[in-house]
Amino acid sequence: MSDVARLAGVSTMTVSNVVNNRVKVSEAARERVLEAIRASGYQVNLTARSLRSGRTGVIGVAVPQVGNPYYGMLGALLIDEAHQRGYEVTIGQTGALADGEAAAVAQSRWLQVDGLFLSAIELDPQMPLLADAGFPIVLFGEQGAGGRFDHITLPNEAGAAAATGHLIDQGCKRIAIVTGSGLDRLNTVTRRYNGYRAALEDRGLRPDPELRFALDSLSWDGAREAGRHIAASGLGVDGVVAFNDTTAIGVMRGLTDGGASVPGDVRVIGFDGIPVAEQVIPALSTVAPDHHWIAARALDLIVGRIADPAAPPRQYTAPFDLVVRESTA
Amino acid sequence: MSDVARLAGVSTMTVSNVVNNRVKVSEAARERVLEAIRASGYQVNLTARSLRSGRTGVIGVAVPQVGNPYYGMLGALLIDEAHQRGYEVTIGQTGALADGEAAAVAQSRWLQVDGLFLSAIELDPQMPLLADAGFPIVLFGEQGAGGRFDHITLPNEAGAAAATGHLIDQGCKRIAIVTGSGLDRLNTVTRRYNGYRAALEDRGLRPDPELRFALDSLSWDGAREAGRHIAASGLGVDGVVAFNDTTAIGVMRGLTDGGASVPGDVRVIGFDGIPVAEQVIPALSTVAPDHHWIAARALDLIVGRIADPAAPPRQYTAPFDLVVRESTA
DNA sequence: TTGTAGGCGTTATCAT
DNA sequence: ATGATAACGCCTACAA
Repeated sequence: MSDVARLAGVSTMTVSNVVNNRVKVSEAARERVLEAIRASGYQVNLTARSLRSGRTGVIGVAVPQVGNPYYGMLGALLIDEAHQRGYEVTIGQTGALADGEAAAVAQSRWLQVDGLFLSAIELDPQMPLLADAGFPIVLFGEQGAGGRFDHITLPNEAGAAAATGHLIDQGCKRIAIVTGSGLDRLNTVTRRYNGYRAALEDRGLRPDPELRFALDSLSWDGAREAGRHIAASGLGVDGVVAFNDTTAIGVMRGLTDGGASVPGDVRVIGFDGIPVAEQVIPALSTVAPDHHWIAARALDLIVGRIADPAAPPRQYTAPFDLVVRESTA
Repeated sequence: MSDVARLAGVSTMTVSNVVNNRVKVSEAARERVLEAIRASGYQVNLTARSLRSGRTGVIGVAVPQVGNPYYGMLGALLIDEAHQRGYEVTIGQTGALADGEAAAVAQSRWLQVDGLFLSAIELDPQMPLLADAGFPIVLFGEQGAGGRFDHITLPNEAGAAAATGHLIDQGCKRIAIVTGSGLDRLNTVTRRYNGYRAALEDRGLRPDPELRFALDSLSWDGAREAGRHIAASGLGVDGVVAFNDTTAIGVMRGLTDGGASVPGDVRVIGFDGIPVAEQVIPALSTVAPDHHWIAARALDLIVGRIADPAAPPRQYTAPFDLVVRESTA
């Protein structure tokens, strides 16, 4: 910058003012500065600007896995919303482990963000780390930290209940659930299971423990194996509520491997509304939370809190649609 | 930091030395500093550290769309490889437009990275912007900038030829290609088309212009529409080489919509090897480049060039596997 | 082993 | 309208 100033025969302040379109700069000076910038190939050093301003203009997005279609979709939406508000985004992976999530907050890189969207699956929200982060955090997921943070959650009970009710409406009597582990804790798995159970009981059906399949990990292979098992089990399953769309796609694949047809023998419904769900054969019915809404709300919360750190924390539950397609026809 | 120093009764340099495990610090001093850090909740300001050191420890990854399964998968792998080398990653979207890619380089945020992985689809590599970036760039895609940059490309001709050859081996005679637009330029679309055409000609088949479907955008809907059209066209198509896996999944969906069975009536093969390709019904055959190889190589190139900016640029083509599944059985 | 001085590049403030 | 000064927080170089 001082090179530019020297070249243009002005002070660095004038260069700064030109670069930032700040106060009045005479046309003559502006011209010379712009020419000097062109000639020297000067580019602002944002690191220095950040040091000076105390703000980086970057919002962090920490999700379990970038490669997961769901988080990929969400990440894309968050990037768009952030850009609209003049922020850049840096995306990190937590691996869905409490350690990873703690690390996501502690991690060097996050120390430079102006705010963080943290998809917290296992993180203990009591941990002091979160409160001491020094920047606003919006939690996404079940871990609401007792109302001490801005928080967006999915409509897990209501969504799973709607999915289960839809299967019952379609005539299913023996409805299995393929979900993750950890039903002992208050997490997404538990909430969706509770919705499933509530819908069954509402309609006079009894949840059968034999029809609950808890996968150690929500991998494609685990879901596929569960589908195969359901097809071969002789349990008389005629409907499956899957934890999410990828699980549902794996289950459909496994059912097909095992010779069961979808939806002829078994109807299947997912959760999330990832784009590929509409393309698979049969097209997957699903509970689709409004992800545009989520991304917009998340950025509103972050930007709002940057502006007013003392405002009371707010909690939201996303709206959703029940999307009926071939897999539950 | 000076707060900590005051609290511990030492100078800021001693604090710095403790934080960085630098030179010798007496046990007594170290203890007091650590205690002061704990008491004050001090955290290093990485912005200041970066300003001082001139390095940020961040590598940028610019891809067309984060929500695309292919780039999601690649992004996840790049993050892992970067972490192994002590770097953080920031991901940005270019939107696959030349403007977006130019912006990706120019964009404020990238000015703070130590290196950039740029998936360049349309970017004119001649533009001075790239050369003046001030940090190492690894190009990924067709735009190799005439050997002036480190560059990784996919095995487009060879992969598409292998896919086409496989369909011929399976007995297909009328093989369509569903691809993107822009066959006039040297890009991924053209290279894969060239591989398709070469394989046909090698085996004594004549490429039929009627069997070339060039989608304006490689969206799900466009591919699905192409599939429907192929099913209804009466062109006698018995095989489809799709530009990539998402296109292939859309085509299979459209063929099914149109009453054609896969692989019974039409065999379909994709390109990329995204995870969901294995789960769809029928499971999708595909050309799968080795993405671990790509991610590892990309980081090697970036880290290598950071260490030695003057080294001659290197070009690589990724290896691939032909993965045969149900869709071409 | 510890401390002092200075500067990385920017911009707010005050002065001219 | 423009410029001089100082400070953001850290770390290299040098001194004690």
